[in-house]
Amino acid sequence: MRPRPGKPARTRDRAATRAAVLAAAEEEFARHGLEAARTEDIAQRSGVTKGMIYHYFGSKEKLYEAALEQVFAPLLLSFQQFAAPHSDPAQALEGVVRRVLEITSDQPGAPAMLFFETIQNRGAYYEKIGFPSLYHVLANILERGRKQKIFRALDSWHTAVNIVGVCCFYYCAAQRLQSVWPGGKNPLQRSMLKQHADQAVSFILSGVQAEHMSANTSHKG
Amino acid sequence: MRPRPGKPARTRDRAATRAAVLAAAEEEFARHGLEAARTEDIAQRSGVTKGMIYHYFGSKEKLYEAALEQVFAPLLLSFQQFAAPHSDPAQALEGVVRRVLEITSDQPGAPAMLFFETIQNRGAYYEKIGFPSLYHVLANILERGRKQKIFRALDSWHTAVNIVGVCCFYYCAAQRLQSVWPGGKNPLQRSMLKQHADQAVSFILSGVQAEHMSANTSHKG
DNA sequence: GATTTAATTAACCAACTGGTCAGTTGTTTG
DNA sequence: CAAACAACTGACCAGTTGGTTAATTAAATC
Repeated sequence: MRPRPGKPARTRDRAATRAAVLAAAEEEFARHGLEAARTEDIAQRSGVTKGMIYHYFGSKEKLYEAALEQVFAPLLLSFQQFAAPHSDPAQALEGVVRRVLEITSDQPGAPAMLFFETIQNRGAYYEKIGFPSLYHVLANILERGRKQKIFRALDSWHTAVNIVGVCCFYYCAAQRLQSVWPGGKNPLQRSMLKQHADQAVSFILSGVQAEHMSANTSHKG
Repeated sequence: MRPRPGKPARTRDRAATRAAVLAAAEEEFARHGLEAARTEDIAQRSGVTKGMIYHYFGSKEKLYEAALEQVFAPLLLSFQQFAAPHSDPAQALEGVVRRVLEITSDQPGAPAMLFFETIQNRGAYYEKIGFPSLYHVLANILERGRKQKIFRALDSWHTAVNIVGVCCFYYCAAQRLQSVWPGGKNPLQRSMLKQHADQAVSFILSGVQAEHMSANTSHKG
């Protein structure tokens, strides 16, 4: 005879509750990673009891997987269209980067989750979320551009990693950037994100393009 | 009358034990962050008992602080010399980047610790370890280069962040890169680190330099 | 070589954490 | 409207975790 009456109990809505838990999980996992995130905190943040997590997801780890998948699904879907082997490499590169940054703007926790997954969890779900495909798409574009002499003679794989680094780091550092930068603007506000995208695209394209080619694309300083 | 005899007890050496604990802490914190790192694991890795941690450092958090300081001290020391206001911006930029990557080669856990500190711990020790100074040094160099028309018209602060991203991301992603790259070389082996440094310098300098200037420096593709 | 000092250990503890479950109650169905 | 269903809760549990402490003993001191 353990449990008694119980509170009014929020409106019963399977989909809504599941979504609330998942959203809360996303935030907590992005902030603390799988190991350090607390199920109780996730429950409180989503406004339900801990039991719901296990009712809907079975375990902390399964919830983590679900959160990962939800966050990275939109990214994965969009990679493919930039892999077209006959597109202009510079345009394709700008396209991927802008798309990645665009999607990340709506999921600012994604880079942090990627970091946690790589460092802390040793990439157990790395293939599962299909992230390697981003490297492959980038490396292919770079390789094609290099052969066409549009891009400089950089190593495609190293450069692909460097590009992903530029795309991810800003969001991870954002929390602290505000106190370092002059002006004190919030790095995650819309105007700053827009500026970051333009700056990143310009930096990346100039970084890879051959000198006589650098006036070719649309990126603005 | 709780404790009994006790094992032979390793050779008693204050400095050596302290150092062993600190080294183990560095690895564990770099892999799991402050929250998820376990004191028992740190103790086992350093070959002593958990009590030693509290004997020498007082608490998990103080140990974390000590580990942070030890890792970032060499970086901080070397920033200043590149801040000279009359040096050539391109050379200064290459100098800072190479120095940062050089030091990081010896402390591969540094980027991961920085990441954990920023994301998980919300940068409580961010100012303490003096990391903002790296951004300031970079931004100053970029600003000078821009005014001298050696660098393109990029925003210095955004670009400083992007440069730090390039310097850090490789080390954080290294664990998983091996299975993604063709050839399967260990990204942390000496030759790869050397290559990464060259690639990063080339990418970064081309990313910021004005077009007619890009043959000016020593970076190699 | 006896005394003092402090490095080291094993056992211990209170608080916490992932996970379970009996029971409650809003909702749906026949 | 009664019965079946399932969303939801709160108490509970076993294992873990940061931290403490009395006892032990290798060295330093005299």
